[in-house]
Amino acid sequence: MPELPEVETTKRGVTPALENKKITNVLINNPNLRWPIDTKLSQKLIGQSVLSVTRRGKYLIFDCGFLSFIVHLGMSGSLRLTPKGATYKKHDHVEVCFDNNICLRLNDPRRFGCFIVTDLPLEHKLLAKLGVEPLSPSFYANYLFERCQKRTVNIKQLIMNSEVVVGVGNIYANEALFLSGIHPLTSCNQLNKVQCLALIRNIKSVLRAAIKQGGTTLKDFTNAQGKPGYFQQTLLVYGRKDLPCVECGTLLREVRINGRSTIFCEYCQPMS
DNA sequence: ATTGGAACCTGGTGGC
DNA sequence: TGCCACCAGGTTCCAA
Repeated sequence: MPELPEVETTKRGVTPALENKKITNVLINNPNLRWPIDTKLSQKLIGQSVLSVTRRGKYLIFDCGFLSFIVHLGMSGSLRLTPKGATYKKHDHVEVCFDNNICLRLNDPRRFGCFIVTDLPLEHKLLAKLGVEPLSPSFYANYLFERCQKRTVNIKQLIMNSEVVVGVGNIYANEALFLSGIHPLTSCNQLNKVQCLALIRNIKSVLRAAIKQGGTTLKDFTNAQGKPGYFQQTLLVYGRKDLPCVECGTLLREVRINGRSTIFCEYCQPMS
C-alpha cells in the first residue's frame, strides 16, 4: 500500500476537483472492506459539500460539514477521479459523485482499506490514539529519544508504530534506517540522541523526497489520475536483497521483523 | 505492559 | 497450462 507519501499524493490529486463540490450520489458496490461500510449512513452525505480534504497519518478525511468520511487505502487501495458514468473497474467498491460530474472511486483488490462515515473523524477510535505527524515539528530528536527509553522493542518496529509516529511504513522504514546507519534490530533503548536525530532527519527527508516523486509504485499504486509514482527508482535497500549496497558493495541481507521484509547492509548499519 | 503471530483479502510470481 | 506455496505499500486483535 500506500504509505504516507502515496496517501499525500492522493490527497493532492483529488482535492482541487472536490473542494466545495456538492455530493450528488454515494454508491456502495461492496460494503465488505476492513470494516463493513454503514451503507445507510453513507446516504446522508448526499447534498453535503466537501469543505476540505485533510490527511492524518495514512487516513484521508473528507470534511462534509456535519458528517465526514474517512478513507484508508490499506495495502492495495487507490482513489481515482473519473467522469460520471465511466465504466467500473474490478474492485471499484465505493463511488462518490459530485455536482461537477466528477466521481471519486475507491478501488481496493484486497479490501484491507476502509470507508467510514462519522461526525467526529478525529475522535474516531482509529484516529484518536495516533502519534505525531512525521513531517511536523512535533517529530524531533528528543521526542523520539524519550519514546525509546522505556522499551526494548527493536527500532524498526518502534518507528512503524503509529502510536509513536504515523505514516512510516515498511518501505520508508527500511530506507530511513539505511540512511541513518542504524541496524533495524537495534533495541530502541540502545540508541543515543545523535542517532535519534539522524533517524528523525532521514525519515523526514525520505518521505519528502517520495512525495516529490509522487510516491512509490511497486505494483498497483496510482494517483488520482491513475498514474504511478516514481520513487521506487530511488530506493536504496527495499527490494534489493542480495544486491550490492550502494555505499560499500556488501551484499544486502534480509531479516524478517514482525513478518515484514527488512533489508539492510550489515556493514553500513552496525548494531549499536 | 509488551510482544509475536494470526487474521482480514486478492492477485502475481515462480517452481514443479 | 495447471496447481500450489509464498509473497505483497497495513493494522487490529488476541493470547502468551
